[in-house]
Amino acid sequence: MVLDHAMALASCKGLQGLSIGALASQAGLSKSGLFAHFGSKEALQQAVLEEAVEAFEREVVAPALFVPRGIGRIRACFEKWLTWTSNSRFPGGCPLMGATFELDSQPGPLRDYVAEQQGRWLDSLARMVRSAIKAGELSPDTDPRRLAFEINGIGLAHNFSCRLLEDPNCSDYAREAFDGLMDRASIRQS
Amino acid sequence: MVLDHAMALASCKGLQGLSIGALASQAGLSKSGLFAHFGSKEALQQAVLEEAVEAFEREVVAPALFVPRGIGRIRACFEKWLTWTSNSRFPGGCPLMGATFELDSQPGPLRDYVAEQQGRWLDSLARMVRSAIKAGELSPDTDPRRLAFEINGIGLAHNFSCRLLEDPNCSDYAREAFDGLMDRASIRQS
DNA sequence: AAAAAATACGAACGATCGTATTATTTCCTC
DNA sequence: GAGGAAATAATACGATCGTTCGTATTTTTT
Repeated sequence: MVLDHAMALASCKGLQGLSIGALASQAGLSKSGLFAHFGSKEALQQAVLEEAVEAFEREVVAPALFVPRGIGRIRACFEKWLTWTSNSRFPGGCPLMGATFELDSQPGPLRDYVAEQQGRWLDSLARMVRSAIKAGELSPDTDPRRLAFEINGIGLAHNFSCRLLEDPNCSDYAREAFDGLMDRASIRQS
Repeated sequence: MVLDHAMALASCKGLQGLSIGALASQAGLSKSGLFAHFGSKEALQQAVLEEAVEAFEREVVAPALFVPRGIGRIRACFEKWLTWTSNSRFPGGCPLMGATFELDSQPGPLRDYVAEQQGRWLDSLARMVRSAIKAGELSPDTDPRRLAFEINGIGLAHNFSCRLLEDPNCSDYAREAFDGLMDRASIRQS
């Protein structure tokens, strides 16, 4: 319950703007009472990140694994990601996205953790691509890591246009870009 | 000179982490002496953003306009962007990129300014695409705004993999993705 | 029922935050 | 060189920061 408030606050103000006092009053606790749960601000931030990673895997990655391997699975994951970004229960957007650009130049265990998890995210995408190649839907000379890089880029652009510019077309753009990518990497039936 | 220090600091710690005291000591000024230059923290942040926008236009957008219209111009801009991201004089990466994800959920004049400038950046890309269509190098049924969206995505993915993951392949991935995009939107010579 | 652990509290700490006021210095112009 | 404007410094303010402490209350274990 406390973590939910913390994620919402971090989602808006960033991990740095997530202050103990503000969180405490928002959660209906005293500052010291809340602080005792974590022991340090960094531990609180870490807890927020871990919870966000868990939610992301549960709501974006895991559902896609129920879809049969192939382009369909990748698309399912991508679609989940789009709704995760735009209709997220986090008022300020995905906390991991914010943390990525907030921490990318601030060495420390938090940055290391985010980097590790984002690496795993790209690995998940690459794995889905690889299985789509095995399934014969994508061309065998597709580089899975490169395709994962590109899918990630579309998602980032979607977040960018959705969150900052509030462009109503951004979901359509993202889907068209994704389709173009898949089309290009597909087995040519000529 | 003060602004250079400010941009470097904001680049690392974010606009929120850009504190007057830290900036003053880094610039060799007293806190109050530095403060007098701007009058408020928000004005300082705004000044940093404006300076960053100006530098970006000067170093990324403007040079591309010397290249003849067409795919070459788009590629030139894209290449400048890649080096801007990876070899930037900003120790913590492009301040605008950081500000984009830091401010996207924090209403106020700063957010408005960043949104406006990022909109202009996408417009610049779309304009280059449009002129490449006119030049007969890109297919006339290309949607310039969608292509700009996709190019932006590749740049974001590059920043992501370069800054956070420190992936040495990220520039290659970005270039291959860009080439694929252009290839797909090109006039087919069949 | 007694002991132990967990949880929350209020108060206070030193530090730093952004900001305001008041002095001092620097520098250019007449 | 004197006068004045601009720039920097000194000092201080209230607020908030993360953190610690001692303690009271509740829960769990023994």
